[in-house]
Amino acid sequence: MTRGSQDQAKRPLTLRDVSEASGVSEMTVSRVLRNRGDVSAATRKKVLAAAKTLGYVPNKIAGALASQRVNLVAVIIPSMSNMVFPDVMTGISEVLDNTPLQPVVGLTNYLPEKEESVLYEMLSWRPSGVIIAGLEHTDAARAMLRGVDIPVVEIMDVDGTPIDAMVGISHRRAGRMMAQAIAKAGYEHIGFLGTKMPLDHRARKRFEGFTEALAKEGLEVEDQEFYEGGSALVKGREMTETILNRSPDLDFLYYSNDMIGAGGLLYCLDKGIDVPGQIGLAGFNGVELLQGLPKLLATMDAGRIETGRKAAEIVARMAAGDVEGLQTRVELTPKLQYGETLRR
Amino acid sequence: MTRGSQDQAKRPLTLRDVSEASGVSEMTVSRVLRNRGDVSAATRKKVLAAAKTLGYVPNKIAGALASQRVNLVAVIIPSMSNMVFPDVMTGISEVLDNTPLQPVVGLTNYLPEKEESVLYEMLSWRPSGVIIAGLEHTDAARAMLRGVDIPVVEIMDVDGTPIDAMVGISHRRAGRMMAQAIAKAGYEHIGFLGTKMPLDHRARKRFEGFTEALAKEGLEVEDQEFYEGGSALVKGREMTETILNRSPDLDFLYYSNDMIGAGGLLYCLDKGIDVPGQIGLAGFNGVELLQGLPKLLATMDAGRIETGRKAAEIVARMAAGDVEGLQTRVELTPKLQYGETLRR
DNA sequence: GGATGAATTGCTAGCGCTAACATATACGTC
DNA sequence: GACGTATATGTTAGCGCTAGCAATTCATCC
Repeated sequence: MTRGSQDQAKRPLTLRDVSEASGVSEMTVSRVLRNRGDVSAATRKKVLAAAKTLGYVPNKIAGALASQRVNLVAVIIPSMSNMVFPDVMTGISEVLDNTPLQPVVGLTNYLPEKEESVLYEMLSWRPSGVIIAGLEHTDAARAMLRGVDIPVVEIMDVDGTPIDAMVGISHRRAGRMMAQAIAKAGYEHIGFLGTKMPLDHRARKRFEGFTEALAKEGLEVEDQEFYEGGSALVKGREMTETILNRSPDLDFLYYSNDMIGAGGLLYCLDKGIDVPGQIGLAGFNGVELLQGLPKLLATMDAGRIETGRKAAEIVARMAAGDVEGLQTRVELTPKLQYGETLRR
Repeated sequence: MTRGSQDQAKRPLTLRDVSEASGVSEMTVSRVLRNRGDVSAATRKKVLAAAKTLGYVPNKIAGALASQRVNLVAVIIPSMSNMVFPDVMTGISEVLDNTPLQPVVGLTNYLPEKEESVLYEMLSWRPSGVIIAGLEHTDAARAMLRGVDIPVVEIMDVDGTPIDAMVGISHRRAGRMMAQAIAKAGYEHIGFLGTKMPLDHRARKRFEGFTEALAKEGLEVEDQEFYEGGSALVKGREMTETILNRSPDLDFLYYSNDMIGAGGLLYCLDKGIDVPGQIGLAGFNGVELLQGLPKLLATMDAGRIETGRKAAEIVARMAAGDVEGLQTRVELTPKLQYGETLRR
């Protein structure tokens, strides 16, 4: 099939075409199209008209090569399908919308090698900055990030040493906070439900902080259950059933994310289990979805939007050279939300 | 703060640096790095080693300009936060992963002007193809798409005329199918709940098909309720309460998406309403989330992953010039899922 | 041994645009 | 009316890479 066949031999349009059509030099056309430098109102109008008539779209490839500037920010995150990263993106976009910068997303699926290749790919477009999830990367990835002369912001974790800048919460601390709240509420037989993802370092750190703080209270995780793949809501139900059948004495279930927590909550309600009396429940993330559930699940807000905002601000200000008083290590405070599934 | 300060005056690396480090011409380095043309095993090894030592990352900007080839596919969709587009992306990535092409996402938030500007922005990077949601665009956007000599696939709707190629379901038909199923099940007092989005053409078409088919059965939509913003699950509850208070005789509620449908379902279950006996419920999209709910909501699967796959296939094959027997207008069939909230 | 062709490597000329500088034109000023 | 000072436009030289061809090397053959 032929495409766009209404134009004959379609040689792609260039500045020269616009320049010829409007009777000024290419440079002037370039200036008009970028709103840079002084151009008289008359020629501006002429040029704009010509560009519009022709349907000219500037070639950023050439522009970027000539100017050595690319207004893209590489955003490298594990996934888009779990409600947490879209929120981060929202925060990023919010801030970048007020700058010439634009986010471009790369997905890693929690695979270090994929992260490395995505990073390589993105860096080959010479972006103005990088926002990347986590502090753990392959050696090669770390080397690339260090070797590149642009702002690099690692987000969603502050338990470690950043290459350049970092923004997020301490997951260890989040885990500890939850453990303390649980202990204080008098729960004594704790179960943990999470993902089978050795590579999800943030979940791991949360768990570490959790067990550590429990230990201080003389408690421990008495049973655990893990899943992978499938609908998190369904898995939450199934895992909850499994763990409660195996360990009927449990009186608290800590889920590594809100979605499986919600599944667990629905299961308990189905079974007529008294929540939070008989069993307490808590998830992690503070996703909006929870508010529509029959009972508000306890959770911990990780400040996702704020993380995105701060990270974008750091990149934007560094790219603009405006670093006066700029914080490059921002630790946000996770906020415990008791909801209605955790006794106070 | 100084960044990447372990290197002194950091002049960015170019092919020339690798060429000098490995003692061959730039051209040969280029060939090695792109796996193109004949290069002896010995030099290949030498070059690769030099590139790695230096930490060289090719400059795709320059490469793209020189070769006039950009292996990016612009994917322009309204949003990432409603579970439907991530699925489309999954299908797209799945197919593009087997090609040199890479998707780049642009978000429109359902705003035509935003769509236009995002499209302009993306086209200025001269992608190898465009996948764009919907068949409705501004005149300027349509002109751009027509004027560009690359494959353009419009997805998620086939009720209209595509610029080039299209893949998706007929939303009118989806609406009709649901209306017929409802009528056949004997429901007679129908309510509709949706979004306040005059610009969501697909929801509109679904509604049109729905009312049209209802009319054929001598039925009509007796009450409606709309929302915007906020948590869809919460809104679903609230709207359901509102509409049922206002029109207690309704015996079926058709929701324009699964999330508000799920909210409505939870509300009905809370209130002890017999579903699907007293009131039937149905949503739209077939999102995975539904399976974790206490009752399986009736819905209609829009074939999102398959849509993404097909669209990507069309772009990939057209870009590769392999158009033999290629379907460029693919209508997928929406699949009604009765679940447990629609009598049969 | 020199011709032959294939495999390997190098050279030249842009790709379309913009930074930096050079030139032209307008506008006051005394 | 000569001069400076803005303002407006044009010219030149690449940005870093690759297509297309030229040149070189090497093995092979009669």
